[in-house]
Amino acid sequence: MPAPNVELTESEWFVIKAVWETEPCTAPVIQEKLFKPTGWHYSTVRTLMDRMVAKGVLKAKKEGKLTIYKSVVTRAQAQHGEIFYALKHAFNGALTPMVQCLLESKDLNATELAELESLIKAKKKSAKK
Amino acid sequence: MPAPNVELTESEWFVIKAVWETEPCTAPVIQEKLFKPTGWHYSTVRTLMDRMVAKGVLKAKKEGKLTIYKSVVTRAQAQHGEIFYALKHAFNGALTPMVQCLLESKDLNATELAELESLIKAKKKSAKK
DNA sequence: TGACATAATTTACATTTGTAGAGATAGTCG
DNA sequence: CGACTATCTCTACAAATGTAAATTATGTCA
Repeated sequence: MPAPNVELTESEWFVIKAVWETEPCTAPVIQEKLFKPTGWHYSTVRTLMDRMVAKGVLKAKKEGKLTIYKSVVTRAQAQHGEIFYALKHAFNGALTPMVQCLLESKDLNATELAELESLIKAKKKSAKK
Repeated sequence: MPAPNVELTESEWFVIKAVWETEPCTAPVIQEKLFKPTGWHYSTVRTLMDRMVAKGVLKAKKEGKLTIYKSVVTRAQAQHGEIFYALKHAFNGALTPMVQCLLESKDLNATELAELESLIKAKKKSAKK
């Protein structure tokens, strides 16, 4: 199965983002990266990572005394999962209102607006075919 | 304080959506509305609702033998909470990639694309000032 | 007043999540 | 070989979440 709907907790987001940046990697390395923002100790990070392996969002391989971790879920997959969750629950699947809310939730500068516009243009083109 | 960052679980989303549709309302009414999609029994719904009162997303008032519930958090607030969560964790706060992902996650028809376009146009106009 | 129907209250229990300490191990350097 | 150090393994425990049964109270209708 190619990773179904991924759903991550806040802590898991911290971990997987660190993993994406350094994989393949060990738990101590991730712990160190996360210590500054989270203050988590080794056992905490390790527990988290092992639970994520159990859930199938990371995988682990033993190499001598070390355990090497890699992600199973890509950033895009995880992002989709998150978007899908919000879309489904908060917006009953309706995309336009979600985008609307998104636009309201941050001040956009002209550059960003232009970017969005061209995104939509591109989408239009590809849809037309 | 005007309701800080709201964060709802999946179950809570079910409940609060039903409440928005019928408030002021009682737990049995919500239970009935939710039975079809969730299969939850009265005690389940009631527990959920009382926990939501404790968290401040609903409020309850005793009226004779009945407990009447109302929402404290508006739909827009809850939507913002959800969006904010996704934006922060999955997209590190970057809006454009999030919109991009959103556009990819569903097939949009021409009408929807046009809608989005005009949303952005409107935004541009209001930003310009 | 007694039997129903409704709703409320209390209590419970398994699972998931957040967080981590304590002790075991193994590789390394003097 | 022995002391260090880096890492791992095991165990723990509280809070949050999901789910609900059992018991009690109350209003209503015959």
